[in-house]
Amino acid sequence: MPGHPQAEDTEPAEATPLHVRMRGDIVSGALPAGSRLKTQDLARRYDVSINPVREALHQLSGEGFVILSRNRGARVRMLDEAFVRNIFDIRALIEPYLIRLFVGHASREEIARMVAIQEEIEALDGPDQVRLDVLDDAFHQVTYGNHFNSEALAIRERHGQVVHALALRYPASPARRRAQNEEHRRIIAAIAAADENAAAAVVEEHARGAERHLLEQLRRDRANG
Amino acid sequence: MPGHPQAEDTEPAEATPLHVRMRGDIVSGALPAGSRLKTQDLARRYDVSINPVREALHQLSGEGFVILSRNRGARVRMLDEAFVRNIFDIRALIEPYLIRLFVGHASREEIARMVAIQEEIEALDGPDQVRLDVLDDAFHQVTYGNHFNSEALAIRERHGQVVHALALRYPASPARRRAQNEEHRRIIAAIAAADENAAAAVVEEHARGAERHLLEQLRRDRANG
DNA sequence: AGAGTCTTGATTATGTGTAATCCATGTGAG
DNA sequence: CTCACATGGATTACACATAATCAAGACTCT
Repeated sequence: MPGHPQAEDTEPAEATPLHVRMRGDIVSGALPAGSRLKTQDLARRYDVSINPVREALHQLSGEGFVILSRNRGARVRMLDEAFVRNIFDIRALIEPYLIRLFVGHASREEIARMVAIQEEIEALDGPDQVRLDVLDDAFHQVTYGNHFNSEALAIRERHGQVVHALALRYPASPARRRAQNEEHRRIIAAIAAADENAAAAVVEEHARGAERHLLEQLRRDRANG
Repeated sequence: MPGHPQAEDTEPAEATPLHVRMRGDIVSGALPAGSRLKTQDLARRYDVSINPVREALHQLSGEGFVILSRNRGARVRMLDEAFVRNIFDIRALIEPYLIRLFVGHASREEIARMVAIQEEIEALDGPDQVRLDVLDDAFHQVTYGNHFNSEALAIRERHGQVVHALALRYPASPARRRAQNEEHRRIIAAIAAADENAAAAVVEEHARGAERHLLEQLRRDRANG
């Protein structure tokens, strides 16, 4: 008799842990920043019991996405300008650090892969922000993915999710796209030239550029309402 | 009739959340690194039910002190040399960043406070590692405590707990103590001179020195068993 | 009357206990 | 060595008890 169940691809949602789904809803704005998170509402929303909800809330509290106050429940972490500035300040420290290891260790194949990804990015002219994010992730994954410092990678990953969600809400302008492409090209050039300092400088500039863009959009959004 | 209960100071332990107690036991080594964390054992140990234990485990998982694997339970995060190197690499990035804001904003009173704390540190000649840690914390609290970047502060705080626990297990040697004092003096001097770059450099060196010391002790410990 | 304080009730978080199910691992038969 | 099975423990669900918080109304004193 067939022991392996195959009717599961109809419900692959069960595979992703609850706190991951909730985190997605937080960064996507489905659970608005600052809003109250009541266990029973969430239990209904995700069709689970309140026990898993409580555990997910504690997990997200540890990760910093949720603020727990004793006997007063949970609220979604505020994603305001100050928060964006904070995480980009940290990105601007960590990304140059991460790339320094890659420079000098980069193989021909890896550099070729970066070039290929970058060409695909530049070939995209439509407003497919999701595809752009995937490619951008792949690009940086080549440079950071093999770094030994899993702590730093975890921090960058956490912050990256927030940045991703904001990028979805505020797509890059054509001007920003051009700047991004130029920065990517300069990153590749610095790596090919095995110039650590140049690579670190460009990567920092890359992060600062993204920060500037997002802050402008946030401010405009706040001004309009 | 007296409606206000007054027998509460006998049990103030309830005030500290479970995950804080567990975190303390993890960093102090009472719950050894890498060891299995069974919910029922922990429930007995802390005299609570399984639910709070699970919530604490999820919180600590989010903070990175505990590794959860689905249906396989929880283990204490390994505190090996690689981990120490990782977190000190991050400290060496964050601490210079944090202090740069303080330089130039430091008031006379704050500098005087740093000097006073440092004098107290140098007056300590006994092996009172706990007192030393408290004073060292106070010293750096003056410089970092008011920084706007609460994210960076949270990261430093988390890592600081691990460092603290290791420092308890491996007290600073007299040579290291002397180096620490000299570094503190140089930090004060750089701040008094409003020299951002110098302060950042010394702080980074300070972190690297602590890292070197701990790594040596860890290696010696591992060699002996 | 008006300002401040107290009581009360609804809501929700927090903790305990129990049961059912699922999964990973170890064991033993073949 | 391989596979079925047994078992320990995690995971989820549910029911209930306690306790903290908040808001609205009642009450008191000036």
